[in-house]
Amino acid sequence: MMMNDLVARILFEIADLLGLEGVAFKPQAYRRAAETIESLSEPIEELVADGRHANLPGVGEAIAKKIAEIVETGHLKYHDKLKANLPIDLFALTQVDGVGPKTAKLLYNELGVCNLSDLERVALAGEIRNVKGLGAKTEAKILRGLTEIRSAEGRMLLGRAQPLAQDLIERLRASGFFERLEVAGSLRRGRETIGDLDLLAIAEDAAAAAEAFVGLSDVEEVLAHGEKKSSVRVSGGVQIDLRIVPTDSFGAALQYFTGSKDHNVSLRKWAVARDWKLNEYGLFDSNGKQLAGPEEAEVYECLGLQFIPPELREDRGEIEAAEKGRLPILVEVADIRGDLHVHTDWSDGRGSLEEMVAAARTQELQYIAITDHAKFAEVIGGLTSDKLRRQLDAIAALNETLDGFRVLTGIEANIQSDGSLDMPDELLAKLDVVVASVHAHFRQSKADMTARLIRVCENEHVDIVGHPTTRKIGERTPIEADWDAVFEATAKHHTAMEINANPIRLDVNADLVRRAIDAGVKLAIGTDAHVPEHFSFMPLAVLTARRGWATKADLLNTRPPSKLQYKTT
DNA sequence: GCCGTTTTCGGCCCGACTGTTTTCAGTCG
Repeated sequence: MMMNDLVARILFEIADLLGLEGVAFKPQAYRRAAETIESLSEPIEELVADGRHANLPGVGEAIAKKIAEIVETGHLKYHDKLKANLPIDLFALTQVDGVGPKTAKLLYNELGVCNLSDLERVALAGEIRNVKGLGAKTEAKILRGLTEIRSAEGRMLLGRAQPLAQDLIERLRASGFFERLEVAGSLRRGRETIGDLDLLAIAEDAAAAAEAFVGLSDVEEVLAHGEKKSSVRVSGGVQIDLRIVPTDSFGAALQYFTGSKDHNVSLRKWAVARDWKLNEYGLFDSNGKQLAGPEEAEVYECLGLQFIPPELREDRGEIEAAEKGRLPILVEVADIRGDLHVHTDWSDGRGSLEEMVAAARTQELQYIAITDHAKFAEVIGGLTSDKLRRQLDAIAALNETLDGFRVLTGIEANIQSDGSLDMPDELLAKLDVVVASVHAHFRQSKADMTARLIRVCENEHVDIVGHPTTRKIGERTPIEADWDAVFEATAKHHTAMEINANPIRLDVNADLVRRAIDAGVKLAIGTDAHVPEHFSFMPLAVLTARRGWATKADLLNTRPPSKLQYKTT
């Protein structure tokens, strides 16, 4: 970050913090100084170097000294002191439309929101509407604001794009002008982040259909408006492209606009090698006769290939595999029987055991593993040994009352910096499922981190390594480890690698899923649900698994509870 | 905390809008 931005950011935050404390007038002073710094065209360091910064409008003696301190040390003691009472990323949070200092403080006090990812989490989970003084409309506005910020960063999370597209499609279908309407693009391929939304349609009255599209209530800007292609920006800054194609070309167009670009290039070369031509209107022979076009599956069939699921279309060997008939039969959401990573209000979750079970059952699951945080996270209510024992009794009692559903016992233990866990072995031995996760000491050396993870895999009690890379998309980079070495240990000791379904995590990602499978490692999906609504994340992890070429057999979750035992010692 | 002078202290923007609540609080411009 440029120093100017850092100085401005700190001054803005001071203004907000003082405002929250009810201090009069000072906030405006800090804000004015911040705005001055923000709009400078010269590096603030140069101004500080010869003292000119003290002459800037809005900068007096006190603020000039503070600016110098920031430039020299990178931070400001006065700012740190003010922040002690409200340790949140106030600057980032107040960038969200509809969130000011008061709302940020309220969300921190009521829901523990510290940063943008927390905000997105509670907004997606529907928790904001329940805060006194806020409501459903505020929650929706915050979600729009977050989308805007994410889109300003270029891409939005898959977990945001999906419902957005779904809603859009439902509204367009309701217009009655669309005979067919499908999502294409990276969303159809299940990429973890999405740029623009691509929609593909058949409409007899294309003009009317396009009219309905650009006339959608949330359209803020019409970028293009024609009978074949229209493009809009909806509230939140997300760009939506709609292409209306002839019936005879729909399949070819769906193929073409689903991509990826690399996959399409390879596929077109494949066609050219047969003296054919493939484009968005169809597959044509050398005489220009259409061989395929109305249905996407026919395009692949005519090319002599197995149908390649959209999730595999990244030019990563799928065309060669399809030629040989060796594409994997990818796991499907319907194959999933259980969730192996669930929290409750026994630790930092917000659903009771009973509520989480009820929600899981509505998602057609047959079992869930309750894996509340272990004691390291005592500040967020992590389980002590005693509390865990009480929970085991509660789960046993609950299971007595359940028919056709099983609650497995478990824990999400913390992997300490040396690879040991924060729960005694004698207790771990009693549990059905032990998830072990890194929650601190993210920045160890690659060698230390690798050793740390290998030691966990070797632990006879550990069934699953939770969110193995700890990355948070757009927010926290993954830890560094020699994953081939880790997977070797994982495979040897039958420790599963988690695919964490939280949209900001999707961890391990598709690339690592594939490498893990190649190394003979099993995977375990965990929604990491902290509220009942989080079970809806499950399909995101299934998509990630599919993008990693996973079959039903590669996932522990597809097994019945009686056959979950995978660990060997 | 800054600024402009009534030259060393008093003044510093506030109304529209939204959402939630029911008379107001918070955000935005």
